[in-house]
Amino acid sequence: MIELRPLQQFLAVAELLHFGRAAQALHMSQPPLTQAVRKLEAQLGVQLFERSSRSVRLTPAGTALQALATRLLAEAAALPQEVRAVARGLAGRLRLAFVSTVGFGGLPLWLRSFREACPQVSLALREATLDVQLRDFAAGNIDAGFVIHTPGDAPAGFERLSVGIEPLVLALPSSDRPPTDAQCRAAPLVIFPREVAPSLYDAILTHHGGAGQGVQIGQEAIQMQTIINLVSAAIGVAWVPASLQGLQRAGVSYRAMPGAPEVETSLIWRSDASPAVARFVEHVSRHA
Amino acid sequence: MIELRPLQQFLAVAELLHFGRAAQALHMSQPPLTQAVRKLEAQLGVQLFERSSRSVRLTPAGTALQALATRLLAEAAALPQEVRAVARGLAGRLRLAFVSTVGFGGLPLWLRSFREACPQVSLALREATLDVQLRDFAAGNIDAGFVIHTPGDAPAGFERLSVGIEPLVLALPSSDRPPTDAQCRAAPLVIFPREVAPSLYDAILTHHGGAGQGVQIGQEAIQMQTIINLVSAAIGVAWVPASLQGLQRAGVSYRAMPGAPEVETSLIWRSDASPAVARFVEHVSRHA
DNA sequence: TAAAAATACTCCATAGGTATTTTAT
DNA sequence: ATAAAATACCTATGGAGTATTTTTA
Repeated sequence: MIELRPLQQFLAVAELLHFGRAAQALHMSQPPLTQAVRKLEAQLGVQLFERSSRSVRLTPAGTALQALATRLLAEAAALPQEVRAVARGLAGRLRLAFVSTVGFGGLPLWLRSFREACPQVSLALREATLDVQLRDFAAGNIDAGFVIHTPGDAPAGFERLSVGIEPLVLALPSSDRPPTDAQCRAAPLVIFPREVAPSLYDAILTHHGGAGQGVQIGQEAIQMQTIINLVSAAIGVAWVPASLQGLQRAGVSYRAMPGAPEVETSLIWRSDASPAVARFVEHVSRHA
Repeated sequence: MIELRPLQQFLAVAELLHFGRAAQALHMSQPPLTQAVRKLEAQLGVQLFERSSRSVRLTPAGTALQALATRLLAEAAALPQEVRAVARGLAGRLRLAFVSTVGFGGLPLWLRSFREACPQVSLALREATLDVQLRDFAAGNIDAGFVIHTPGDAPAGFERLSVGIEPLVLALPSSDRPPTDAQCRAAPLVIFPREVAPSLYDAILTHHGGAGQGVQIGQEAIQMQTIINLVSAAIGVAWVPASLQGLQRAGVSYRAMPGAPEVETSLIWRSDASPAVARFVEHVSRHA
């Protein structure tokens, strides 16, 4: 294996074309430099310089090595910085999942400012429901995820940063005569499948149906946009986070309901996550 | 400066995640390997492994270094082969000039077979007259050149490989009544400027005009193609190498003239040329 | 408690230094 | 004649070995 030091020494001679001055530049004496270059030539089985006591010139092979070694040494010199950047979370990879609701909240802004702060971190985004995220964490496919859950019932086994608690509001089809609260509660419900987030699902049904009353499910859907579309088609009503009111849709109006359940949005990650994750968490905690 | 050996040792541990087995793979004992990795970590200022007596795992920085070091070592390992290839003339750069006539001779075939034989040699071609080539050699812009000259009068100060001697033939405008040889000799001459190749120019004029007779210059031109075009326009006659007869052109016929001067085509190069040049010379000498 | 990493020390290969000789202009 | 590379020989740093201890699953 050719080492880097001999290449560095060779480059000094190749540049100055003078063993004595090259040795000076390398802060060493001339004889060991001569030896090192000769040893390098022996290792390569190739003459690198045409020497006489009056002139030193590069052979074609020497010219080729000069180009190759310069590149190699530049890469080697950059390596520690890159590794340190990864260790400090300023470079690397961050695979981030998020539930669709946060896409309507602060996520776009946080991502934008994070990319500015850490441009060397490559971000891989993936919209996924809570259940899918949990599987992705288990499979090691994602590094962090924004999830939504009932307050105080965050997924277990994760580090967590809460980014806000908000009430659910009722999304209902627009109509000439606004229905009463009771009518709203009696309407069919548009909701995500229970397995996506059981505790949140149960909390909504409990509240919507009152104390154990039968609740009619109008349609199940996963994407927030789809749920709102179904409401606009008067298939039923839906409980959505208050921040969703930013999503205006013809034929849909929102109504805050007294005593409505609250939901919490959290960023979760494994405790053994990479420094890039820690950077991102810290970034979100400052901007949320 | 990070050296390559510690990186290699690190990679072994990173792959096997076991200091003892990695040491075995490296044909060394475990303690110095542990030391080397710790020293590397100290140099980088970064922890590369999470160690316990039961498990060794890569940190994110370690994962990053694994990728970087793998690439760096692969390049370092390839370096000797590349340098040796350049030294043997199997790789490198070859800047080749040629006078336009050889473009109609063997050059295309030689180039094609040379590219097959030495695909790693990057060929830079340049059509140039003898005088331009001599300046390019002096300026270090070309490595070898095909030139045409009177036999025994090759450019001085070069290594040389003759690739053939041939007579000049007369290119003349086609006509119903073929002119006599004497008429041909009396016709205006289409020829290159004298400074392009003085000795060849003088030889042509001496022969064409006979013993010091006045010779009329119809037009000067440099490119062979242009000279033939001028002949076809009946501006005059031209002496061209016999091999040029391969270039058929409406309105132009060729006539071998007894006692016509001969020209020699040679490949010339500096005696300190690169191995790639030597390869090329050797290739041409076998195929010419 | 047992497997594996860390520590303590010893040794030697080799990078580097000094003094000198050889060589080519 | 002289500048510069090569040679000869010496020194010492640090990479690698052996023996042992510490750690944790």
